[in-house]
Parts: sequence; C-alpha cells; structure tokens
Amino acid sequence: MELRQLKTFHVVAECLNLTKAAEILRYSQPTITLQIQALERDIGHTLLNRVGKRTFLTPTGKLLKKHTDKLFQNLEELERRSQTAN
Amino acid sequence: MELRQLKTFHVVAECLNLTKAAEILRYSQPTITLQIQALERDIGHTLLNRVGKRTFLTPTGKLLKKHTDKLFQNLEELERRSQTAN
DNA sequence: TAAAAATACTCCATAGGTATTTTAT
DNA sequence: ATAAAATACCTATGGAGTATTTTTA
Repeated sequence: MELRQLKTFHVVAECLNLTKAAEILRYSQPTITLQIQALERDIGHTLLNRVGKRTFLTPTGKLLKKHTDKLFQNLEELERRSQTAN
Repeated sequence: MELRQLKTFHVVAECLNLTKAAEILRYSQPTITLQIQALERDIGHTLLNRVGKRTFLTPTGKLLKKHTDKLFQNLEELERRSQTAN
C-alpha cells in the first residue's frame, strides 16, 4: 500500500470522477486508473463501482475514505509541525 | 515525503541503529542511510545525531517520532479494517 | 457521438544493491 | 581492529506518459 495511491484514492473519493482527479493531482487519467486498480488488488476489495458514466464508492471504499480522511489530517499536521520545529 | 521513508524512520527511531534497522526492514544499510538523508532534506532538519558510534534523535527527530507512531497506528488499523470489510 | 474509464505500449527516474571508504573507539 | 555509517557507482523495476480502445448514456 503506497501513500501515493492512498492520496489518489482520497481525491477520487471526493470528486468521484477519475478524469477530474487526474487534473487535480496533475496525473494523466490512465495513471489514476492504474493506481486505484493497484490499491484494490492490494486490499483485495473493489473500492469503486461504475454505474453507467458515474462512479460510486463501494462499502469498502466508504470505509477506506473514513480512514484516509484521518490519515491525511495526521500527515498534514506531521508535515506542518516537522518543518516548523526548532 | 514518502511513506517508505517514514516507515524506515519509525524503525530507526526505535532501535537507534541503522544497521539493525536495515536487518529488520530487509534493506541494506546504505539504503537506510539514503532514506533518512532524503527525509532530512525534505523536512529541512536533521533527525539523527551521531555521537561516536551511537545514534540519537534530535529534537525534531523526537517530534517526528511522535507523529509517525500515531501515523502507523492509523495505517495499521486502516489496513486491518479494509481487508476485513464486507 | 461524446464522456468516462480501461488497455497497450514505451521510456526513464529512482530506489535499491554491492563494494568500498570514512569515522571514531 | 572493529563497529557503524557514509559514499560511489550500477542496474532493474515500476510509475508515468501518450495513443488507442472500450463502454454506455
């Protein structure tokens, strides 16, 4: 499980649109697809669900979102405080 | 800032011995050195302090340790719960 | 027929290893 | 003389891009 993939998931889970997430993260759209696929393989569960042109979170996706929300709050604080320290 | 580097720091901060950390993490010793160096460059602060043959945490190192402790608790829970979900 | 995502492929940056040197006891 | 870490150098992997195809509204 890579931080990069979790970050990507974090953004995707917000906008529910891989193309949009790619723009935000300055990746190409296929890169987003590959990162999410790798994460799904790693976790062993589908995270996203496509219904027609729309993308939704699966139950596992929703659970993961809750965790990444907390995780990135932590990380932001870590980066902020480390760089300011002493 | 890479998760890999934070994980390495997390272990180093526990055993305070890069060679030992390398064994635990199944990396070579130079890899540990490089990862810590990269992290220090990224954060803009020294994290470790060598006094003779012994390695210590700097104040920033101690602060970072507190954060990584929490971070990896989060991550472990995330990995555990995601893989069990549904 | 258009919007969104997936697939196929190529390339290159970098993460890691081995060998060696430096540092300090 | 030894233990620990740093440096130098090389290589392979995989992460990212572009081009294209598939899917479905």
